[in-house]
Order: sequence, then structure tokens, then C-alpha cells
Amino acid sequence: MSANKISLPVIKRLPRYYRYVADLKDEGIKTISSSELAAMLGTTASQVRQDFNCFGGFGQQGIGYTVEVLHAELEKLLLGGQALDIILIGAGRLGRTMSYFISQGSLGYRLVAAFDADPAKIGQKLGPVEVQDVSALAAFCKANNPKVAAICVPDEAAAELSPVLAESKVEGVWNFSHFDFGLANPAFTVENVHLGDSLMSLGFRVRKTNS
Amino acid sequence: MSANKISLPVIKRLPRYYRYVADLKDEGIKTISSSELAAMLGTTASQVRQDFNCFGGFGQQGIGYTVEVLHAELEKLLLGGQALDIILIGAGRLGRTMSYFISQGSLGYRLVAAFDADPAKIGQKLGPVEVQDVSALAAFCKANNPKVAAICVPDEAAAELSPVLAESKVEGVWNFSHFDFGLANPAFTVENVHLGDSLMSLGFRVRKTNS
DNA sequence: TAGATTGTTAATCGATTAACAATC
DNA sequence: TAGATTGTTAATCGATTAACAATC
Repeated sequence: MSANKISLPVIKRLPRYYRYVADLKDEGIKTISSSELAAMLGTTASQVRQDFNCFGGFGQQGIGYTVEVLHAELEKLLLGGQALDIILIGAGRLGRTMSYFISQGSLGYRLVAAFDADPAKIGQKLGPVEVQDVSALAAFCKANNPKVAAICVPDEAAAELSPVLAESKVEGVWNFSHFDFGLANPAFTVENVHLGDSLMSLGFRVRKTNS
Repeated sequence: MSANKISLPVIKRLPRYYRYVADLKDEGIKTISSSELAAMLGTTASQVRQDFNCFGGFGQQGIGYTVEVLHAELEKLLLGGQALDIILIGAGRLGRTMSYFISQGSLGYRLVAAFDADPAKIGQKLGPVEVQDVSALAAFCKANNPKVAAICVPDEAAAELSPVLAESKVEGVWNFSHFDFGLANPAFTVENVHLGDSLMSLGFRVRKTNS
């Protein structure tokens, strides 16, 4: 029943709006215009208005946007009232860092389990959860229906786990591996974080500038 | 002297091409057509050809692309022959994880220094380098001219360090903070990795699917 | 009422996709 | 030569920006 389709570029901009508006709220600013906000963000007033209007326009003509309203609306959109259950797969260096990240910030998630294949890691405490053997993944999903999985395992392990997740109720994949979950199963909503790709493309741009 | 302008979307796709082509090379595949590669990547043959042609077309009409040539060309573009010197700023959990990341993969970088403000972290070994006091940053940059900085400090610290980096020879910023280096100094080439934003936007999409 | 600023439609811009001539 | 596939131009699509009427 996904009513009106919001484009991906707009969705990706929402968290940034939310951060800036939260700052404004903290500073006690009551009202802001699209052009003021655009100047802060380095974008155009048109884009700000177009973006906000995807969600039904919470501004007032002649006045601007009430910071408190804007903040509440963006928070509702992004945090959605109740936290999503997320599981961490892979409790190595990256996985552990991400587990802290998930739990610390108010990002709209609740870490409910962590898994690893390495016996040395099983039983370790990771914030609110204890690392389980990855062989318990399917059973855990069946019993608890987590909605999102953070993938912090090597590519081959991700490929092996993909069918297990596809059979579960997991819909969202926060993917740090190179395995392409979206290609494997179009039903997944995938957010890739390709750190190596990111750093490489930065390298290309920096080298380019000097040539 | 930045000759032909390559668009950002194309640049961002290059690392993925490189990974897939490296796999093909490992599998001993000699030649590949744009349509075969497109099928693997989940894109169109047109896009593959358009992208490769930004760099002067290394295919052969009637035949396709020689995997070895493709691999060599992409490697040259992305790794650029010699490694870029990179410094790590912030040796907390995230910074340490990223230092391993930078050093381990063949991403075209050489970690040359790490900095932190916390006395407890100063002196720690981080792979090839030892964490220095951040007060030594300006002097280090002046003496060693690193080209890229990885920013793994809180937003306020990033804001304070921005002018220091702007005065140095640092051009590329791999930014994990929310401070906007591109806005502060348009001369920077910035690659933002906003993990919280990424996870939040995934949450929006997952919730959206169920409403 | 006059000034300001939104909501929304129209114009522009850029990126992706399709088509096809060149050529291996 | 015939078939295949690139390089490249043209068409389409979508996102951004500009314009302006509605309205606080």
C-alpha cells in the first residue's frame, strides 16, 4: 500500500534536513524559510520546498516553516514512532563498531541479536546482545521476525546467508559486503555502504584534480 | 588541467566495475561484452559502454572488451600508479576500524599518520603508524604534505580542524562526521560517509514498504 | 492592504537508455 | 562476406531549478 512514491534522492536527503532542523530547534529558532534553510544546506529554496511537499507541505505561506513542526514531521518520517528490530551479522572489527553505532544514536533501531561463525566471538557481549552462532540465524528469525539485517561479514559469507534472509521476514539490508543482495533478491530493500568503493572514488577525484 | 570532465555518477560506478572485472580475470575469462557485463551488474549494456567510453574506449568492435585490458585500465584509473598519502584524524572505535580498512585493502592509499586529542590514545600503534597529539597536525602536514584526510572525530572537532586542513595541502576529505567540509571550503574534494543517515534512510524505506 | 513565502506548475538540465553506423 | 559488438549520436526519462499564482 505504498501510497505516493518518494524518489530515492529525496529520501536520502531527509536525514540531513532532520539534523539541521534539530540544530535549529536546539538553538531556539522558531521559524525558518526555505531560502534560509537552503543557504544553510548549500542547496536551493526550490529543492527544499519540493522535497517537503512530497510529504504534504508543512509550511505556512507568507511565514515559512515552524521549526518545531518541521522537526516533528521529519522525526515521524525517519524514526517512525517505533524502533525497527535489527540483527547484526558479523561481529568482527567492523561489525562491533557498527553495533555501537546502531545502539548509541537515535536512529530508529533496536539491536536484537548478533551472529558470527567464529567460535572465539560467540558469547561475546555486544551492547545489549550476546553474539550467537550463525547457525542459529534461521531459527532466530523465525521466532523473532527482525525487519533489518546489518551485513558485516566477508562477501562469500554474505552470499551464503542471502537465501536464509530471503526466507525470513528480513526486508532491509544494511550491506557492508560486496555481495549484491538486491540482485539476489529484488524483494530486499538494500542500503549499500561500500567503504572501499567510497575511498577509491575519492582517490580518483583527488588524482584527477592534479592532472 | 582536468581535461575531460567525468560525471560523479560515472566515477562512483568505477570501483564496482573494477571489482567485477577483477573477478573475471581471476576466473581466467579472456573477453567480455558490454551486455554480459551489464547482466552481471544489473545494469544496461548502453550504460557500460557509455561509462567506458568516457575514458577513450578500450573495447574492440565485433569482439567486446579484453578482460585484461579492462582490468589494467580500471586499475590505472582508480589506483593511479602510486598510493596517495592519507592521514587519520580520530583514533576512536570508528577511526581504528577505518585505519585497518585503509591499510588492508589495495585501495590506492598509504596511511602516514594518525591523530587524536585524547591523551589515552596518543602513542597507540595503529598498523604502520603511531597516534600523535592532534596539536601536531598542522606541523605534520607542513612537513609531509599528505593529500587526503579521513575524518573520524565528532562534528565539533571536525569544524575546528577544517581551517587547519584548508591551510595544508590536503585536498581530499573522507568524512565520517556531519561537518560539511565542502561548504566550509569548496576547494576540498569531499566524500561523505554518513552512516547514521544511511541507516535512517533505510529505515524510512523499510517502514514505507509496510504502510 | 502590502510584503513575504509557500505550494505547485512549467522549464531546464543532466543522466540513462535506445538506436544505429562503423568496424572487427 | 556475415555476424557481432563497439563507439557515438539521438531520444527518453527523471531530477533539479525557475516561475508564479495562492495565501498567510
